[in-house]
Amino acid sequence: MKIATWNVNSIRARLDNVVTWLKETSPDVACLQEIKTVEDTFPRQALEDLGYNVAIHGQKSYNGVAMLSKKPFEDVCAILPGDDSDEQARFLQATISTDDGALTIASIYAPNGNPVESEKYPYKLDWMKRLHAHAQEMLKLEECFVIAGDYNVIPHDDDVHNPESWREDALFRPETLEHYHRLLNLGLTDAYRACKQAAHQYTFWDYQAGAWPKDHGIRIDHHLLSPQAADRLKSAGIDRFTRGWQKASDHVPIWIELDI
DNA sequence: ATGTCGATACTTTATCGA
Repeated sequence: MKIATWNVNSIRARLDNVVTWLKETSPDVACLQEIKTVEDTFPRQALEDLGYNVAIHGQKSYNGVAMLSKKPFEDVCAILPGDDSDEQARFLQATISTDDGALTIASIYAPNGNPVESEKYPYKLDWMKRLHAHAQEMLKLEECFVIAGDYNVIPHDDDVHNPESWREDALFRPETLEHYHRLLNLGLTDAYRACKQAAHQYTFWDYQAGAWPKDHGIRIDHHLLSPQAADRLKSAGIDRFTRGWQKASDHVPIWIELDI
């Protein structure tokens, strides 16, 4: 089973690219982030026409996540526990039944957190704490569980062109990495790193300052796997080619294959 | 040194977020 995740930076602006990519790469599940629209204006039909079931946690203008699956969703939850007052659409979790049992997948859009001296940074860290608590609960089930999406975290110096220029950024500062390490320390596996050891493999290049032609990117989109999912991990890859397309998202898809 | 893109609104340019 191939599970991809892609921050599309507006599903309505990106629909042609998303449809082309789905036809070319045919993931079984696609987690989408920054759809930037509500369910009423999400282009559901175009994706259903490609054979996908569609689950949406939308928001006007900002944020918003969705999931596409060739298999039907058994259960869908759009709430990350821990803050009833949080109105930002950044989480969607669904369960799919497979021949090998239940598989639960979350599509996440973690907060960016910049600027760090604003209220956005504590919100980012609190959101990561909530994700940690949720992952801890899910791990008790001892099932296949994948948290895929835009973590807005650069895990390591090898995941950025110039680490020093990012050191104080909300995506890379030590306090952010501490929170990310707490997730890994639960026993979750960074699927891409488990498969590929090459440095400087990126999933995001800023639109500004010639970041793409200079390959000044960062790796911030990840799949974290429960031990049961990690046992089934076969391969991983990054669909870099979509960044060169017309009307490209600033992120590209990243995918894994599980032997399920 | 500079460089972008998408959504929104009392819109056709400014503002916000990334």
